[in-house]
Amino acid sequence: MNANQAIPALGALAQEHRLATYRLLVQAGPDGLAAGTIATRLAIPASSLSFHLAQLAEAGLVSQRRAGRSVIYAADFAAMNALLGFLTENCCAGEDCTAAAPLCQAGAD
Amino acid sequence: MNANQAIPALGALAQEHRLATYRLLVQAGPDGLAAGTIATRLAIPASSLSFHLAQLAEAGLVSQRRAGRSVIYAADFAAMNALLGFLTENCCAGEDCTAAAPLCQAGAD
DNA sequence: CGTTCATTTCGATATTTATCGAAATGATTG
DNA sequence: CAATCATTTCGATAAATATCGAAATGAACG
Repeated sequence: MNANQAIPALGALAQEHRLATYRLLVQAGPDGLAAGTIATRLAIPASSLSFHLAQLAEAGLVSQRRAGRSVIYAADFAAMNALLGFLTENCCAGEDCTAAAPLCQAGAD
Repeated sequence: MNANQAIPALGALAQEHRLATYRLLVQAGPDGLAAGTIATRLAIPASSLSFHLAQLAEAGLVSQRRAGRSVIYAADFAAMNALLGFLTENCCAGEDCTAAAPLCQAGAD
């Protein structure tokens, strides 16, 4: 993970509908959800959702696969973990700051 | 942490100079860095940096304090951890998905 | 193999965001 | 208390992003 990958990923998540979509997919797990299901649950037009799903996919945060007539989207957990690791990289210059930031050391090394 | 807090935080990080600034501060640790030092290191105009620092602060990702003539900015590690936790909340509906996503379970519960 | 249906693309518009020099601010220091 | 200096605000401009209906796409099903 580098800044050129992290910026689109963060930007993809920094929007109401995309964040809601992503969290829905995180909670859905590897099975994912059909685009239409997401549109219905979030009550947003299909064309708007398609725009947002494309950005999440472009950022590498979600994968897509076809199932029957539907396109199923699923969160890419490896990408999420890479992003979280990137944000905490070299935390406190490698010093111990576990007390102040429990997850801080997770991304170090 | 909720979406209304997470969106500005993610948006704050989704920009080249702000992400670079934030990572600099994560690595600097609790001591933080003066605004001028950051501007010099990143080679961006003071007014531009001020604009970006204001957004990071508004999003709650950094704190500011005065030291002599300088204003010192420091990463807020608690805010970072809250954000990371929010992104992994209710991962896989609580099922075990540790193998696919090491950090996934960290934010559950 | 024509129909159906979920999804995506298009297009036009409105909104938000980034940039940076110049000027203002305001706390500090001698 | 005047001068200095780091930082922020202002203002004007450019660029990127969000919205959503209508039309197009194209895979699937009978």
